[in-house]
Amino acid sequence: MDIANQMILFAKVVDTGGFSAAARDLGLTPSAVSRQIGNLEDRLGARLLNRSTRRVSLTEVGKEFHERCREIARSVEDAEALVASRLDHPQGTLRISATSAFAKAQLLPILPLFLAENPDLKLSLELTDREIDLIGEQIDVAIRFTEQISDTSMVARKLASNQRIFCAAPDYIKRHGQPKKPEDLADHNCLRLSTVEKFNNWQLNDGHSNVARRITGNFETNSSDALFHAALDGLGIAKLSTYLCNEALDDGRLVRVLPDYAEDASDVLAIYPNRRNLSPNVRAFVDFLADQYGKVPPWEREKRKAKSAA
Amino acid sequence: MDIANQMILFAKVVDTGGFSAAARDLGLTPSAVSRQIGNLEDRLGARLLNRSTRRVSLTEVGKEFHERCREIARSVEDAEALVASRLDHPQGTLRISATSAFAKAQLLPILPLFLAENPDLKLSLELTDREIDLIGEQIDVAIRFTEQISDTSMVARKLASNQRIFCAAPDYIKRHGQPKKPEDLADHNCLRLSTVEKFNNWQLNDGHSNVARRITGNFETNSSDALFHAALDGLGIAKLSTYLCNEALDDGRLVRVLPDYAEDASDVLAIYPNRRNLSPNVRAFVDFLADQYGKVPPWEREKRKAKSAA
DNA sequence: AACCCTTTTGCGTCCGGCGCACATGTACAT
DNA sequence: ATGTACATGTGCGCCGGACGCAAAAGGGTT
Repeated sequence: MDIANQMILFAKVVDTGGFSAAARDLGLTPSAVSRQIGNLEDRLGARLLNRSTRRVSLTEVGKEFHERCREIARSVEDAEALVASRLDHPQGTLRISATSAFAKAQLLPILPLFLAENPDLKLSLELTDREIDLIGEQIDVAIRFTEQISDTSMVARKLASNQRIFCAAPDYIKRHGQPKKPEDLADHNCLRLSTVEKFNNWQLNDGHSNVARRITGNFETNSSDALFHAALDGLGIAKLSTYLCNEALDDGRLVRVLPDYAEDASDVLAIYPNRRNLSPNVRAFVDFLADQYGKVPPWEREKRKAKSAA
Repeated sequence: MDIANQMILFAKVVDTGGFSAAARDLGLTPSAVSRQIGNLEDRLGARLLNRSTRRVSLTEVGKEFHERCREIARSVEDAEALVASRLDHPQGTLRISATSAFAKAQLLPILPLFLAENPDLKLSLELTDREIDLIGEQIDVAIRFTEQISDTSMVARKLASNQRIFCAAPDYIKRHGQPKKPEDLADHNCLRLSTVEKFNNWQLNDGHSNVARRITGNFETNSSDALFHAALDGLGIAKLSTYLCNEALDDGRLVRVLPDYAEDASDVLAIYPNRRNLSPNVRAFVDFLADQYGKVPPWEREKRKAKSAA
């Protein structure tokens, strides 16, 4: 047994008044207690207790040592209890990372409810579209898309499906016409994402076959949110996630381009370091997101289509 | 491994910055460290560290827990060091028990030297002629005589020989005459010790044979010191230890009675609870006494006999 | 005197902590 | 790019130490 635990055992012996009493409290035999205290004394090189067969009394050094040991025992219990209290319900600060477009469109609107459900919890939200190092940046949980995941050591939980479709402002279509087939995109100003080259190789799938088109245009940005606003402002045709553009499609600020085509769905994922001993903060947050977005996320729900049909 | 030591290990891991570094410091393998931290986390039910293969970073709860663990590790080290410092040299308080007669005659005179040799030591001296329970009364070391020892669990170290002889004041002898043989004691007023009946059964040994006489008289006391003073004051014949009466014999305040007889020598002993991990305080004191009294104790030395002859 | 309960020690058993080897992944230098 | 060095994590087997049991020795209580 290590010295620290022997010290705690020693405190117990003194506080209970004997080896046998301590043994009863701890579910041990008196012999085990006797031996451990003996070992402790030998290790320290000092006698802590004077024993008669019937009584046990502290040495002078034992008395002083006991005070320390009792404090240590208390501290150990406190530290344990502190962690346990943290497990009771979400509390403290949860550091979240998300892409700015998704956060603004889908995350921020539901955070008030989450905070209301977890009154002891504070949130810290980092918005960035880069790939991030959760460990290095001390992020508890990140919301990312399938394509952004390379770290295999992380746990990824699917929150929703992410469909990417092609859109432009009505004004742009009015000026440049509506493409009829994928090849027509070559004659259009397509908006590019500067950070992920693969993103600019659009996959057009009509349910039967897949066509890839590397798109070109006179505008690029590192932010998919900026991409969305560029499309709204009529700069060109953008590939946009439905969570971002469906509302604009509903109210007519955007219209679909090549509506029979879409990219294969990817996933919106919650990423966190490890499933073992998952913190209640992360668990509550991820559960909340999965519940909110559900099998059919809000941006794909009937309400929208009804509105659209109207 | 017990939780307390896992906590210390955890503190070490955080402070060194990784499992491998901690393992190097502690002479363990990284795998052992990894497992113990994993066990700790499982036991607590919370993740303390987020690991990538290359970096390790604290969880929020881990950070708070770490602060506690570091304090605990420090406390454990401090407590250990405290005991070690006590072993370095005698210090603190040494509780001594002695019989009052011996203490006044032989112990108090040499204590100043002992205290001078051990400047960090304080003494607490209990004077009593009773048998005592060292454990129950928190006595570190007791000075007793062979006859007073019954507890076999104690360690007894011989300090000197204790010779008991028979004495009276010259005035008493003048009034009652000098006994010539042991039987004459029956006609004398012999001073009795009220506490130890055996003491009043005098053993008279002339080197050839032993005669036992149960003595009687009109005075008894529970203190051998009072016995000594009673003899000085001419109350009767007392059986006195040489350490107590030799000085009075030298200067003529007492004279020996039946000088060819004495009781068989017993021992002056230092009694202390246990030899294993003996405290430096007790060790220093007992060594000091043994050195001071030596093979021939001061009260038996030539100086006295020379003086006596003069 | 009988009985119970104390501490301690020897002995046998068994569990757990360790090192080793290897897998996996990362940072850095060439 | 590729290699090197080092990080954490896991499976495996071994060994030491911690435990319980039993018995000894002693003291308090009825």
